[in-house]
Amino acid sequence: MSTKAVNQKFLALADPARLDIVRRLARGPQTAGQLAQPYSISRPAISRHLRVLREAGIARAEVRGREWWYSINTEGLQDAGSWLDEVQAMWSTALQSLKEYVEDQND
Amino acid sequence: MSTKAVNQKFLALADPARLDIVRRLARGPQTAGQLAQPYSISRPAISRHLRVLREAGIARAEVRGREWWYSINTEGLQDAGSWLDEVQAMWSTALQSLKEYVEDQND
DNA sequence: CTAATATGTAACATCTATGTTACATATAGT
DNA sequence: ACTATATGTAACATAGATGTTACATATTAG
Repeated sequence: MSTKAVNQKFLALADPARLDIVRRLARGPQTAGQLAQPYSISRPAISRHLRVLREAGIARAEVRGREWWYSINTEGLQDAGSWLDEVQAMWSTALQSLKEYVEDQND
Repeated sequence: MSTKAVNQKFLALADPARLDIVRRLARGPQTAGQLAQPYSISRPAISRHLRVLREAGIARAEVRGREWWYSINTEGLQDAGSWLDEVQAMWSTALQSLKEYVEDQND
């Protein structure tokens, strides 16, 4: 996962409307229309939010007739999760090294 | 974790400079000056990036003399990770329900 | 074939984020 | 005390994100 790609994913999650959409998609696939319904902002605005999620690889769309069925792209979400895990693993290692260093100083 | 707080964390990670800073902080604590060094953008710009990370609860700063030592706030990072995990768990459950439904239809 | 429906895209306005320079503050060195 | 260093903050310019309305496209209904 390139830094740029990870960044794009976090950017996609950095908006309250999109965060909410992802949460709702987690309960199951929905059409663009269903997804747009609960919000006060215009449908085209939601349409673009959906595009951002698609382009970030966090959501997928399957066109069936005139409806676009959206669902979550688990792998895309996992990429963001992996990045976080990696950083935390690095941090644990750094902490461990620091701890050993301090202990050596005290001997 | 409120949606707003989670959003703030993803927003903090939605910038290439900040993403890079977090990655570097994972290797161990550093001062603001050290963190600013590698970048072509001005030091005040980095200073504000650091502030964004602090306010999102992703980094912490400890003032020692005239230096500000930055380090990662693991809990803050974990909040973002937990949100992702939760969404993925919801999605798994939804998939499972769908699968059972389809199987019932085929009996 | 025509009308209605579902949805994306384009063009434009506006709010927000990010970068810059200038300045304030506080600590360390001489 | 006086100067240099480390760093944050304020004010402002500009780039980028987000919202709106108008329009294009494609599919279903009658």
